Amino acid sequence: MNTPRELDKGYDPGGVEERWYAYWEEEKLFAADKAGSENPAYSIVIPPPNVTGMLHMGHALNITLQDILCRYRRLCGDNVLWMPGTDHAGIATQNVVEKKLLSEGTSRHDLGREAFIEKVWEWRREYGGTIIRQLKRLGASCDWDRERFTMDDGLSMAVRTVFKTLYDEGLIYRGKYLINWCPRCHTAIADIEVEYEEMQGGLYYIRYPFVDGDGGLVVATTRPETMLGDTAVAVNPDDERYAAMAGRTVHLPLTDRVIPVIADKYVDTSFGTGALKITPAHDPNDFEIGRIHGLDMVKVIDDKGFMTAEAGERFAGLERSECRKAVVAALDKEGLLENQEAYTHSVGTCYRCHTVVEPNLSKQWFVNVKPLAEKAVQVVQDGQTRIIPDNWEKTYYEWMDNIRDWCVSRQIWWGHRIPAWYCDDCGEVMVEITAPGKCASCESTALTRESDVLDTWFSSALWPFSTMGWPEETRLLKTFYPTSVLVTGFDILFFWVARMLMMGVHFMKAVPFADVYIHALVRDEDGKKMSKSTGNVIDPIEVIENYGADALRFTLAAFAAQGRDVKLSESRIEGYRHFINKLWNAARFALMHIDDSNCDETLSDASLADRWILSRLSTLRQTVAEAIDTYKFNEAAVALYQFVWHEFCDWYLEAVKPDLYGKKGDSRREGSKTVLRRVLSDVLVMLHPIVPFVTEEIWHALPGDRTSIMQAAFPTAGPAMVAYDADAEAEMELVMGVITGIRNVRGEMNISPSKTLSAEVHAGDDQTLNRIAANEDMIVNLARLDSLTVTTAGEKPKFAATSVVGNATVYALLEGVIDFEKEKTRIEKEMTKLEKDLAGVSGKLNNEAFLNKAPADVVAKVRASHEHLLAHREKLQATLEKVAEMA
RNA sequence: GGGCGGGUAGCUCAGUUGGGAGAGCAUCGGCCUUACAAGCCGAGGGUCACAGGUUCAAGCCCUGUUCCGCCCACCA
Repeated sequence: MNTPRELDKGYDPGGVEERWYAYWEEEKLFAADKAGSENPAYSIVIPPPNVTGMLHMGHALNITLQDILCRYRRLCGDNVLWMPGTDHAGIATQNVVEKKLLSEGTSRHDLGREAFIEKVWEWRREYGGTIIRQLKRLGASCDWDRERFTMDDGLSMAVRTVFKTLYDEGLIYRGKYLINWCPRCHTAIADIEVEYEEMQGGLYYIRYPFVDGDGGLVVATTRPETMLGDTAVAVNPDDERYAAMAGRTVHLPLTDRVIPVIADKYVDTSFGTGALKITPAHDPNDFEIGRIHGLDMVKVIDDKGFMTAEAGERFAGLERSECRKAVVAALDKEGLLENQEAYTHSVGTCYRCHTVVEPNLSKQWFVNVKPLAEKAVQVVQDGQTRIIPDNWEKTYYEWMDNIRDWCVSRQIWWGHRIPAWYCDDCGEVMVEITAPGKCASCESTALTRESDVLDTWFSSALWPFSTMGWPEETRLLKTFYPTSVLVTGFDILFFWVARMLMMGVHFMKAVPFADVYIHALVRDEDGKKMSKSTGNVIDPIEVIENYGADALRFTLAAFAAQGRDVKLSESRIEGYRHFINKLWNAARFALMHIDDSNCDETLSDASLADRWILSRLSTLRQTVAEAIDTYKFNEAAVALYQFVWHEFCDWYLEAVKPDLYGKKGDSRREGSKTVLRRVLSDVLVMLHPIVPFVTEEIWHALPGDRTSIMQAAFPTAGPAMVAYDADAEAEMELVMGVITGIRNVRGEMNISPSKTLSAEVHAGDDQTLNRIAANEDMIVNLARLDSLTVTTAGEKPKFAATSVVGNATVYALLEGVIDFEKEKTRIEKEMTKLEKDLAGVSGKLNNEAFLNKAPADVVAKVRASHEHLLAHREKLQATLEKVAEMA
C-alpha cells in the first residue's frame, strides 16, 4: 500500500474500536511469553473483578492504568504478561443466583446443595462473561488465553494446599468464638467485612433489682433485647458509687434468673450509669469479660435474627427488632424502665447486604495471621515491595500491627469448601488436600466433610501465584513471579493487598509484587465511594458509547494524579474527546502530504520549525517515559496533550504549510515531509498506551505496509535528528513572540484577520536581527502580513501599534486604522504589568542578603531578567510618549 | 480518640531539589484562514483557607487555627 488511506472528516470511534480489538486478539498481540522471548519480563495480575460485576468507573480507572503500563512496556520491548480473570465472589454470587431462583419460584433449599452449585455454574457460563466483555470494550490488553477464575481446578488445588499447610503449621484452627454474623446472608463474616453506619437509636435505662434488700442497679443499653441473655452486671472497682456492690446478686428482669454483680476495670464510669450489663453471647467486649470471669453464655438470638427458647417463652420466636419493642414495653409495664433517650451511634452492618450484623457465638475456622503479618510488614520495610504513593505504607503498617485472627469459614454453599473431614464415629478432624478414605484415628469410613466454604478473599490472597500454576513449578512462575506491579484502589488494601503479601511471602518465599500502585477511588457526586452492592455507579459503557473508549481512557489518565480522588465531569470527558478529534485531524492533514518516500532517518534540509518540533519531541519523549515509569499518568497525558495541540498543531503544522504546499522536489518540502512523518509516527506510538484505538486507526493509514502499532518501538534516543536543540528553541520562541505580538495588536484593535498589515521590526542586536530576518516568511504568513521590514534601529513609525519582544520592537503599521486612545490604553496596561514584575526583580537585586546567599545561577537569572525588563520598559516608555502625543 | 488527604481562576483540578502561579471547561471579543466550528486568533479572571514561623526567597518547609472528605478504633 503506497498511498495513504483517506480518513473521514471527523473521528468516529464506533466501529473502529471493535474492529481493532478483534484484530489484536486474532493476531495474538496480547500474548505473553511468545516463543523465544528472552526479553525482560514484566507482569501484572489483574485485580479480578467479581464474576457478577458490571464495569464501573473504579474498574475503568484501574484497568486503564494497567493497560497503559502493559502497552507501554510492550512498546519498550518487554515480555509482558497481564494475567486476567474473575473472582467467584462467594456471597455476592450466591445472592445473585438466589435472587434469580426466587423469581423462578424456587430456592436453594428446594434444590439442595449440589443442584444449587450446578445452578451457579450455569449462571456463570451464561452471564459470567459480561465483565470481561466490558473490559475488552475499554481496550484491556490482557492475555485472554490465560484467563483464570478463582474456582478453577488449578486454583482450587492451590487453595486446598495452602489450607492444609497452614493447618499443619498450626496457623489455622477451629473454635467457638463470638463472630460477626449476618442474619440475612446467614453466614459469619470477617471483622473487616463489617461496615459501621451511624444510626438513630435509643439509650434505655433498665433497673435490675437486688436479690437481697431494696433498690437495684440501673444499666444503660442501646440493645435492650439482649438483656435476656445477660449473665452479669459489671461495675468498675474504682467507682465509689458501686464498688461495694460487687459480689451481690440481682434479678434479671423479665426472667427468673439471678445474675451476679462483678467488678471489672473495663467499665467506663463516665458512660451511662456506670453499670454495664454483660451479654457474653451477643457483644464482643462482653464476650471477653465473660471469658475472664467465667460467666455463662446465653444465646438468645438465633442465626436468622430471631429470639431463641432461652430468651424465655414470652419472647422466643420474635424477630430481634420486634423483640426490642416487646422488651421495652414489658420493662415499662413492670416499672423497671427508668428512662429512655434518643441516641445516635454507629452500628455494624454487613458489607455485602448492609443488614445489621449480629455478634454471635459460633464454631468457625480461623487463621492466626500474626506470624504471617510480621513477615509481610518486614518486606515492605525492607523495600522489597514499594507502596506508591508511600503515605499508604503507614496505613498498611497500622493495620498489620493490630491485625486480629481472620475468620475464614462461611456458612454458604458457593465457594471453596473447606478441606476438612470429621469422623462420624470418633470425631477426629482431618484436614487433607483430597478426601481421606478412612479415619486416621479409628479407621472408620464414615466421614463427613465440613460444610462451610472459605472466605472469597482466601482464594484471592493466592491470586499472584495460583494463577501461574502453583503448587506446580511452572515456567510461568519462574518467568513472571514476583509480578512487577499491582495496581489497585486503597479500598481493598486490607482485604486483598495485605493478604496477598502475607500469603506470597509465606508460600513463595518472595514478595508477590515489586510495586503496589494505589490509585484514587472514583467517587459519586456526593463523594461516596461507588460500590458493587449499593448500586450508585456511573456506567462507563455509556460514556464509551457517547465519547469513545479513548476519550474515557485519556480523561481517567489525566485525572490520575497520585493521592487524590476522582470526580468525573462530563465536560472534561468531552474536552478530551475533542483532543482525540484534534489528533485525528492533524493526522488527516499530515497524510495529505507524507508518502512512502519520506521515511528518511536523516535530514538534508531542515527549517527552523522542523528543528524546533524535533527538539520539543525529544523532550516529550523523556517526559512521557519518565512519567509512566513513575506512575504519574496525569503528567504523561498532559504532556502529550500540550505537545500535540499547542506545539504540533498550533505552531508546527501552521508553520510548515507553505513548505508542504511548495514545489515538488524542493528540498525544504522533502525535509518537512520527513519531519512531519517522524513526529506523527512517534507521537502516535507515545499516545498508544493511553488511546490505543485511534492511534491504531491512524497508524494503518500511514503509507507503507503496516503491522500493528502495538509492534512498534517506543521512541528512544535515536534517530539523530530527534535531539534537543537549544538554538532552535530560542530562535523559535523569538519568532513566535513576534507573531503573537502582532496577533495581539489585531485582537485588541479589532482588526479583521482578513485585512493584511505591514509590519516593521527594529532589532536591538545582530542575532535578533538575523533570526527575525531569517524567518520573515513564517512571520508574514502566520501574522497575516503583506510585508515585513527588519532593521537594526530607527524611529517609531507614526501610525503603528507596538509590541516588544525580547530585544526587538515590533510595529504593526496601521495608517488610517489605528485608534491612538486604544493603543495608549493597551500599552499602559502592559506597562503596569511590567512595572509590577520589575518591582519584584529590583527588590531582589537591592537586597544584599539575596545577592550574598542565593545561588549564583539564580542571581544571574534575576539579573538577566532585570535587564530585559528595563530594556522592555524603555522601549514601551518611548512608544507610550509618542502615542500619547497622537492621542 | 488515632491516622490520612484536601481547601489554588466562576466550576473541576494540576503544580517537589523552595526562585515564572497554570490547564480543561465556562465567560468576553474577533474569525467559514483550503486538517479540524468537536475548529482558529486574542482577552479577562487569583489575598494559592486563615494566622504565625524558618529562609535572601514560601502555593511548596515548620507550628497553630478553621472548614470539608475518608480510614481505623471506641460506642453501655
